[in-house]
Amino acid sequence: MDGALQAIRQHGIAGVSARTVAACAGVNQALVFYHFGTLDDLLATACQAATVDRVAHYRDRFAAVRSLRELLELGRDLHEQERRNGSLAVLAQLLAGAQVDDRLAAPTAAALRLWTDEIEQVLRRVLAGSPLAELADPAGLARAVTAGFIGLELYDGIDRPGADAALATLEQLAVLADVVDELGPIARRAVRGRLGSRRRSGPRSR
Amino acid sequence: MDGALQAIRQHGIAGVSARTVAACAGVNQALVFYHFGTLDDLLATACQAATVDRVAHYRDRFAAVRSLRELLELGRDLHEQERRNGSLAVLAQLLAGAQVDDRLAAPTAAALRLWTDEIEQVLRRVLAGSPLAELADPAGLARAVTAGFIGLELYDGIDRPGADAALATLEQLAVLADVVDELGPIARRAVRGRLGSRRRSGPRSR
DNA sequence: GTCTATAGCTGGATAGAC
DNA sequence: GTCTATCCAGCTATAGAC
Repeated sequence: MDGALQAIRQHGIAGVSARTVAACAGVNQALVFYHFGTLDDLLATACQAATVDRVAHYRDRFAAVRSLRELLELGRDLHEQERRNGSLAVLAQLLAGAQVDDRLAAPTAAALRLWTDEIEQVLRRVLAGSPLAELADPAGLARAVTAGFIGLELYDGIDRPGADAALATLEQLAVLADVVDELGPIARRAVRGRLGSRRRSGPRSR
Repeated sequence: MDGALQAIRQHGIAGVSARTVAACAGVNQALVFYHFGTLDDLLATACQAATVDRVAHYRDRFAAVRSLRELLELGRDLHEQERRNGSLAVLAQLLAGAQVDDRLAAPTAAALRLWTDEIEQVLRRVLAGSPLAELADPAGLARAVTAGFIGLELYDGIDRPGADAALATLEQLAVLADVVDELGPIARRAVRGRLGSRRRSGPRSR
């Protein structure tokens, strides 16, 4: 399974094969089929196991978060670590493959679900009582953050300075959210007042 | 070239081949090599031409934008249209392939550059004089938006309701930016005052 | 469990007929 | 310019030796 993850990182979803995986693992190609049946099943199993492991790695830190500010700090650390250890690259490649391959779609969705569920839970706790609760649905925001991390990871692969600039800008904008968060009831009234004239009426049809 | 784009959408970067492209175009496989030399060269040429075309399609509307609010509205329309016509899917797949394939990296970066340059230019104009200019670097924000669109596109492929929720939340948060934008000098002083105690000192090392 | 060997297929790329 | 035919590499998957 480690070989599978390394092969995805090294060759991308387009270049992954039983042979490249076996080469990364230092074993024979036939073992992929003996142990996992098909290549897709191996990728699915490896992805699931790796994600369960990574999410568990942060569970205590997620639980300790008490404010939006602390969550933003944890988010920055998490992004940095998961980018460095290649987990984000693996998820991005699997997600690209999942667009078209039904056998990859379900396990990839399940893996991302592990992340979004965790983030959503913390957001729900942290946003309770904040004026931002008027604006940000925890479920939607958790998914937006996950999608954003993956988009940034892919962008980083072709333009690292640009990705750094993008990340720096997002951190600056997060300051804005933090400010509003800590303003409390005053900001809540201001936000609510402004929303009447500006807010779009619910999710748009597609 | 249309066949190449359709093949990417239909089979993903992992499933694209001279044969699948030729099948989509209704011609013989050997023509790919006669006209473009290699498959990668065809993908690069098709991506470049398609992106130039799509960006040109919005040039007048970008130029007409006079406020952040108008830009947000145009952004929503653009996202909706480019998602529907499959341009975003093509860019996402090429970007995934570009992580690992050097022959795809340069043309993909060039294509995204066409988008980010356009967006950055409008942002620079629209943010001038806004309190948000203290927070958001136009170049970084343009890249963050582009990366975000691609991340959302990929997420959409495995969880459409989740992607809709994410998009709805981002639109709600954009309202916050719009509010700050229109508050003008008052918000500028508030933001500037808060930044001193909160802002991180520049981009972080990696 | 791990290997070799192999069947059967799809891939990129070229040669040459038309 | 477009096709057929073909080469050879790499692919999934299985059979069978060890």
